[in-house]
Amino acid sequence: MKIGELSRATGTNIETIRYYERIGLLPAPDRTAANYRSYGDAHRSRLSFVRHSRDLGFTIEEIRSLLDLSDDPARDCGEADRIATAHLEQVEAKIAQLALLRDELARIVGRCRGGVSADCRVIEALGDHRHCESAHQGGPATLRQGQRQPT
Amino acid sequence: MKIGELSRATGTNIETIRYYERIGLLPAPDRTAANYRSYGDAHRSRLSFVRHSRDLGFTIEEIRSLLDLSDDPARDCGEADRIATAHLEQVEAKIAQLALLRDELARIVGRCRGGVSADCRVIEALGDHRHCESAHQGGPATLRQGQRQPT
DNA sequence: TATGCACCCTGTAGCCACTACAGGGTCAAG
DNA sequence: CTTGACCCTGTAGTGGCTACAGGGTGCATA
Repeated sequence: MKIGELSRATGTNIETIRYYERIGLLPAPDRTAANYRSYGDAHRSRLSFVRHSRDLGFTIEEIRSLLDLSDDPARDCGEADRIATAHLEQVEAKIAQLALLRDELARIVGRCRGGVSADCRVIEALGDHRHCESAHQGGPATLRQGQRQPT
Repeated sequence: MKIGELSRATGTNIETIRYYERIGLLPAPDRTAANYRSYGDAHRSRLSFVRHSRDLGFTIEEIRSLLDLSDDPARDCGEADRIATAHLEQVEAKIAQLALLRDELARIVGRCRGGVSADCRVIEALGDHRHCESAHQGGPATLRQGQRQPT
């Protein structure tokens, strides 16, 4: 199949597929006479693996390790479990951190009584960390980034 | 005060302070005879505002709007509340999304019984989305990024 | 045969919010 | 007079894509 079909089959942007090839996450496929990439089922399932892992929040480097493991069926499987477990712990830590943030934000919003900004409690609270009750630090600076849209 | 002192006073990397100046988030300060930046209290509190807002996950553009509001004490304060409320909703959405992820990951990890990777349930689950019970999509691809370290 | 259109190619630059580093200047203490 | 802490500018790198310029290919229709 050509790249457009693979893109539709896996819900992956064409540019992303070429990007994965460039960084060595997907093997370079054969080419047609017209120099078009030509993929088979092995490519499709490898890409599905990558996309699914990305959706679960694994980094490219983690996925590289996981792919190495699955490429060598004789290797010990404990490593895959360790990667996944470490990642789960990161996700849990992130949730806890965001929960602190949410509580702090909830305390801040809704304090506005519609005056002018000189009297604004929201702006005041942002300017003065001492108003805070928890150590919400290292926030989700990238909240809006890196999110794949549903396809 | 010089940039190093401002950095210590606000827990902000020196390079980050210069970056904020470059993008127009902080006003350019006066210079000493040796061309060193020289900050006053107004700079310090503006930078604290920025850092606190960043810690709460506001984007640079949101912070720009919030600073505009606080620079003009006569303006209506509702806008600040709207920005903060919208942000709170984003944080809540992110928490919900991460909770789905966590559940899915928890289902995947721990299935490993220590065999070889050919039989690995973890790798199998990553390769096949049909094993999943929820639509964990648009995951936290940037989980490890953009996080300020405590200082 | 010409033309349009969908699809493909490479290569490069941009996104966010920093962070790192090269290569230099300034200044006080020992 | 050297050491070391601090400061300066400018540029490039991070992750994981995404967008676009400028071109080629292949098939159906007028």
